[in-house]
Amino acid sequence: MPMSKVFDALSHPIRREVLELLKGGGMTAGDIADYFPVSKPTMSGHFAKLKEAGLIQGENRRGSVVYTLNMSTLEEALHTFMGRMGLGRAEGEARPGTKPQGETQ
Amino acid sequence: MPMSKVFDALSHPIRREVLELLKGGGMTAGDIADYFPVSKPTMSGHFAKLKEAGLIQGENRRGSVVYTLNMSTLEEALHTFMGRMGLGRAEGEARPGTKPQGETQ
DNA sequence: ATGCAATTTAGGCATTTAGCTAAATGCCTA
DNA sequence: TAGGCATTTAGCTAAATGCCTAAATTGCAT
Repeated sequence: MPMSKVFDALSHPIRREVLELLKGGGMTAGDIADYFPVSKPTMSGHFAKLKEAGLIQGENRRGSVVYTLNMSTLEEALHTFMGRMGLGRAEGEARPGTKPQGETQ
Repeated sequence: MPMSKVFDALSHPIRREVLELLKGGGMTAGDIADYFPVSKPTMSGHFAKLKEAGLIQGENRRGSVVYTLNMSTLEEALHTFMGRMGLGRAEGEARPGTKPQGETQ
């Protein structure tokens, strides 16, 4: 439900890339951090924001933390917002108020 | 292409509501501002961020500024990101790298 | 040229962000 | 229990955000 936090989390390219990386399955904080040219503490801050938005979760695993993607939070935020904007993912959905809107200038 | 700026613009509820309001057609800055419980200068700052992200544009019209939605920027950013995340809007679209995600341990 | 209405800019304040280094904590293994 | 690796917390700086009031701008009409 924290749509603002989700979009805020998505507003940084490193955090978006982390999500893409996690599509392939869980990864440790260290392995993720090695992909990016910033310090590990900085990455830890990015993980915290992603976690706060509900987009990832961390699990302690033998001295490491394995982060995994929470795709449902992402889907829900995106679909809710797109629904409000009339950007449904179906094809012929003529919605009220969706005038083709002639370009200004 | 400024995907970070688009998501950043979407991270504030007032800015998202402005976009929804503009679905119905262009509106003047003043008319939009009247919908929200913040000062007009604050709203002007929100308009500036939306404009910077390419989500709206303003046109001078008889002493007022009429803002209109730029839906294509929104669609492009959202669809590009969803594509990268494997959140295609069709149902059977097996894209490369879009493993159904069974392998999370 | 004056004035009015609409909008933006300027300046200020409190909070947050993104980055860093250095230090602390956790958790295995020997 | 001591060492060592992995991760986070602490503490800092510089810059950005979100909000405000007051002032400047712009455009149209007297």
